[in-house]
Amino acid sequence: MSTRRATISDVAREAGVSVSTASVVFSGKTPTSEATRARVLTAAEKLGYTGPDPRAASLRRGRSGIVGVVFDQHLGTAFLDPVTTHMMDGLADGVSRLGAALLLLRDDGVTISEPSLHTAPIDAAVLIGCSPRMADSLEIVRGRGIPVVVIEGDAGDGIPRVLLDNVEAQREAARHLADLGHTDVVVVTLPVDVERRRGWIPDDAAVHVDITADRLAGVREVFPDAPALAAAASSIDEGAIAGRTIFADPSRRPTAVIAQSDLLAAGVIRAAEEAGLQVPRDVSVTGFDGVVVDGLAPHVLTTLVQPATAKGRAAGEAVAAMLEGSTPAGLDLTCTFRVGTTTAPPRSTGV
Amino acid sequence: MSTRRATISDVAREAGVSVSTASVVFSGKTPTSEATRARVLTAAEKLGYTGPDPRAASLRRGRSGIVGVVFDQHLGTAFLDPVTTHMMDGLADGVSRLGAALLLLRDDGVTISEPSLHTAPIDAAVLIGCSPRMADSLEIVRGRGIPVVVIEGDAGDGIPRVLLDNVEAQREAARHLADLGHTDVVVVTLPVDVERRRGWIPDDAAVHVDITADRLAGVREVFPDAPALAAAASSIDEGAIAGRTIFADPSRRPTAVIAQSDLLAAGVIRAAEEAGLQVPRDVSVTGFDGVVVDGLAPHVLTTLVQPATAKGRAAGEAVAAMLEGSTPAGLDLTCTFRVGTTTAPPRSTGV
DNA sequence: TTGTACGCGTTATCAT
DNA sequence: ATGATAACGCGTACAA
Repeated sequence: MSTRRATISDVAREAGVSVSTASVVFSGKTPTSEATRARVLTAAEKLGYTGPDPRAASLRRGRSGIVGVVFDQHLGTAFLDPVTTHMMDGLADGVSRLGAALLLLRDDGVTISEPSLHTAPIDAAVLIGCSPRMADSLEIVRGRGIPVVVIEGDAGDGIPRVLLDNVEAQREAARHLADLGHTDVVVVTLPVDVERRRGWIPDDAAVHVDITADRLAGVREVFPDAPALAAAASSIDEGAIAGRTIFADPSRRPTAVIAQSDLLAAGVIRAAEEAGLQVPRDVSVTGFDGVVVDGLAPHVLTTLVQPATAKGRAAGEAVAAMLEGSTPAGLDLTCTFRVGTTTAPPRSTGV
Repeated sequence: MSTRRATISDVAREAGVSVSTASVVFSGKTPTSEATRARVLTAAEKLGYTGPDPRAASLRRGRSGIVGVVFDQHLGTAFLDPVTTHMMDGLADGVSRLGAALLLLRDDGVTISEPSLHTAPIDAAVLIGCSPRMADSLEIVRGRGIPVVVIEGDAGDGIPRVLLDNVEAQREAARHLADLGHTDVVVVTLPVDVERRRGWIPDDAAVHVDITADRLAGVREVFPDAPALAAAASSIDEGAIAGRTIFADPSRRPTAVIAQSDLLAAGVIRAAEEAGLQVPRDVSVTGFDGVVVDGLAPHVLTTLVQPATAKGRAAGEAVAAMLEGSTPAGLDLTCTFRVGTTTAPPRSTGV
């Protein structure tokens, strides 16, 4: 009637073998005779022993088999973006060689609870995002001596990063619009800082989010004076809010809008249609990501298709490599420009 | 130049105190004098000690602070459904009282890798979904003696469950259509088994997925003979595929389609419009979930709004309660029927 | 307030 | 093929 759970030594005693033999039977690391193997298994079943305690095994091995995925925002919010979900998909794939599971962690800087980034039993970490906050997360993880890979963010010396060619890609889209004859272009950007404030970005304002800054820089190489309007998140609703601002004054409407994400672009298109504008006849719109946006039909967005799943997988593989002792270089992934049905020459070209 | 990481006893020695004192300084479980506290912290910093090893602490405490979330499908797929992401959101919230982190686990029955459901260092588990596969997952977790909560699935004796009133809710939608005058109704269902096969469901076929079966039962209480077409997943694309099948033959078109999810409903609407039908004039469509579906505008779906976030939170709180020793009862959540713009009386009523 | 001593459940090493 | 033994790094009665 003892309520204590059976341990491997209980099983060993019951089976009449040594603890090490019992251990070996469960791990399979060393060949055992069929007879003892059966005895151990029988004893285990009798005692209700379901295998080694992962905590003890983890202590002994120095590995937990867990890879932490660190977000800098609310998890629910993060998963609402298809790019993130696809990336998680790839990540799960990439670490599968290790057979590691993914631990969802959020580092918002105020976490008092455990396990936080400070105490989670992780073998490695993947940092996602690009906010200033991430520098702190990086510090914490590095301090613990845990291998880390950064996705789309700035990192120090020798930390593998998975990056996108944001500047070049976005420049290509801008170039496409310029080639079509557009000169009056507005950019709708992703959040510019942790506060995620909406609004026009002053020319002299520093943009603290790498992705946002890079994509904006790409546009400015072609349209140096393009105004930029920051959204509070990457979502259709935010895009619509930005779009309404942009299309509010009929006399000052741009002929094209460059959105920094497909979700934002979809919202901009919605706002344009609300304002009685036709896309692409009255206004061209480009996106970024190349995800499937529900409800965009019949439009096919002109956008930069980013390899979201590959991004996650690359990070996962880099983590796996680090855990196996090698030091993977970072990886630069490239986006593919896709011309859809949402861009056309400006209507007033001949005026 | 020793490469070994410092342990708490190194720190204690350096600080000239005992290990237990050092331990106490880090855990804060017992008051310590300010002086020793400072000495220990200084020593730790000097040695590059960043806090107790979570693996050892976890072994000692018998807790890892990790709650496993078990899916029965590819993680990427799961996260593509807004209901799931919202639920994860609530779950993260619900377990936050424990300060627990969420470990993503997938049990597809063929996992050879570690940590699997068998070996993950989890304090508790949340089982999501309702496939037959889940019974096995349940068995594994229970075998390990780990507290478990099931969301929308069948479970045995004494296992807390978070359920929805699927039958009643879906019946309400069906009743709504009946009241409008519909008699010719088709149901588009969620997957009926692990194989996720598409196609018409024979009357005598057993439906192995609880949600699917329950929602279908709700419809059949009002429309006993309504044909049911199974989709392979809950997505707009799958809904469109089903819709095309349904609307293919103009002479046999139903006047209403009951979809078992909003995503499916959106796809059905798309298919209807492709077929030249107007919603709701030519065909009424209802959904289930009450999530925001991108691209559905200007339609507002007539649907059952389910408390997805609350569902996750309830599960999280149940887990927290179990870990604290109490035995929470299951929770039955109810959906709210919302009349939108996608249902109307059948056009041919007067014929 | 601080220290001593033991145990948490495994697994790796080495010897047999 | 099997067994004895020593870590793994920490938390916590209990004593002082």
